[in-house]
Amino acid sequence: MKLITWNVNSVKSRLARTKELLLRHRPDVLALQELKVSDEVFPSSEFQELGYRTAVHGQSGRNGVALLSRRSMTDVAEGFAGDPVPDQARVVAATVDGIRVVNLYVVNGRAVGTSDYELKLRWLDALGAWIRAEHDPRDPLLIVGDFNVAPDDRDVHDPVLWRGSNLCSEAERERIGSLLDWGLVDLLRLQSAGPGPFTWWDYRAGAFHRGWGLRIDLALGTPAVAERCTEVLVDRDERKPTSGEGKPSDHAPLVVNLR
DNA sequence: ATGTCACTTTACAAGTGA
Repeated sequence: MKLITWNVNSVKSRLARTKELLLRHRPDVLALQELKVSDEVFPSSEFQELGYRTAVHGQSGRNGVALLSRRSMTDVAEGFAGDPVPDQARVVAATVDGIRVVNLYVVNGRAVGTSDYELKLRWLDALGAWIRAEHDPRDPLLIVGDFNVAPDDRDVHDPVLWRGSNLCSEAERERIGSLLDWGLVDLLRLQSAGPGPFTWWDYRAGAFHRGWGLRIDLALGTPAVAERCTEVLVDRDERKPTSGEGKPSDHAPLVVNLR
């Protein structure tokens, strides 16, 4: 099974590039974040024409997540029990080929010390509690998406500059660490010791061109999934302004191959 | 830190969030 996770930063602005991505990689599953559209406006028929079923948890203007799949999806679920902000569309899950796929868009947090950051920590705590309560590390589980956390210094172009900042702070990293302690494996790190690769570059200050990136888009799998993992890579070309129709997202897609 | 982008409101710009 081939799965791609990508924060598109508006599915409307990225529709042509998303279709190109599907035709280029032909993934079995595409997990999208930051749709910025309601369910009614989500372009399901455009993806159905390419052979994909859709499970959409949309929201007008902000957030929004979707799963596209060439194979049937069962037990589709939106949100999670205990979400401190259940009105925000940040989680959609489905079972594909016996694997429970959970697609996340984690609260950004804006800056350490703000109320947004405190919400981010509460949200990650609630997510972790839900995962531990409703899932079993012995089952095939794959949690993907925009985690808005760089798990350690290998995931940051300049760890000294970023030390303690939002996306890199210890409190956020502890929350990711507790998911790994529970039994999830960071699939990219099976393939690449780092530093890098990165998945996100700020739009400002020519960050992509200068290599100022972070790895905040992750694929975490239980051992049953990790042992099937043959390849994980970042489609860095997708982040280039020149490599598709219209402008790029600020995130690059993360591609995961399972045996 | 910031050479940006996409959204919304009531709109022909400014504020917000990332």
